[in-house]
Amino acid sequence: MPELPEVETIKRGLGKFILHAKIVKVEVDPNCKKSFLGEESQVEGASVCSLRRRGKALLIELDNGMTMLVHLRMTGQLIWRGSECQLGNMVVNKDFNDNRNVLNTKIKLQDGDLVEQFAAGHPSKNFVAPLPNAQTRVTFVFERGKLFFNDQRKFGFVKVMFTDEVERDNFIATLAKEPWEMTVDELYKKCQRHAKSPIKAVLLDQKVIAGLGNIYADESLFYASVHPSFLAGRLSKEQVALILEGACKVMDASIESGGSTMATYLKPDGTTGDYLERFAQVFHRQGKPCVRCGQLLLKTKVAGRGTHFCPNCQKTSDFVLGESENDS
DNA sequence: CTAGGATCCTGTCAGC
DNA sequence: TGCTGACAGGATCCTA
Repeated sequence: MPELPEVETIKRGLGKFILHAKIVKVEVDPNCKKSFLGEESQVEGASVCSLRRRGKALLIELDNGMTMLVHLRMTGQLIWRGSECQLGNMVVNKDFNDNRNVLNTKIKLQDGDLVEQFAAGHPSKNFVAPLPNAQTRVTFVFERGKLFFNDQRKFGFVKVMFTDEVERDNFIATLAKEPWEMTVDELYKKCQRHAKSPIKAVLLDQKVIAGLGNIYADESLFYASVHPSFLAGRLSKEQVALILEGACKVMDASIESGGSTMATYLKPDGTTGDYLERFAQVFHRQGKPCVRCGQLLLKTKVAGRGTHFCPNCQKTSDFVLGESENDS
């Protein structure tokens, strides 16, 4: 599930291919018009002049006064295929790793050179599949390649708007600051405002803090040794400070490693971004020992979301734990 | 105003 | 083996 670090990875990786490139044509899945909100003619013929990111939203600014806001939601992907490396020219080795979060795929160009391809977002075999396919919602045809917006569950979208109206877009306008720009006092005040919500629910609210999703909310709370169900209004300022510090640190580490989902220039040896495997301390690790104390991690549900935590490190004295299960 | 549940959607997987 | 239902979750919408 693409969160802030994954979108940042996309922003950084995609620029190399589409910055200053002209969109020749846009093809939208006729069965999923809501994946592309706007008119194809509003972007066709225009060139990309900048790539920006606000929270989990990617902003592709064009030189004709329009901007495309891309939100991947849960299963969105952006995949670039250079025109000289269409699949017919590639040997795909379907040697998938059994770890579902990290696809260990190998792609070789016949000449053995670096494949001009970039794939990021929700990890799936689409990264190496022939495209477009059944999950392709929008295809942007550039002069030197194609950018595919794939989305299994159709929750993501590309929205065309005037560049000078981006800040008035509903999502952008209500988006909170990112962790690095936020002060402890600001976050503490917001916790007070949502005093009766579990802290995890508050962290997932993009109007409170931008960019955290299920993975980094769990990781930040583990960093701060705060139970996900702890009521936000009962946190001390010190605990809020630790949560904010944790959010910055786990996302910095993830961006550094290329995002939690696979994001890579696919080389002959198939290098992948593998934050989950290398850095995640609690997410998807239920039943495994806590890296700090050795106690087995638990998985429960908080704010309607699967939630991972250490029952020993993240217990809170004035708070009675809700029911939780160890479903390893 | 906040809190919490339903909703969207499809691929995957456990259980029968 | 094949079917069924639960589940996954970001953001929005609705109700209380």
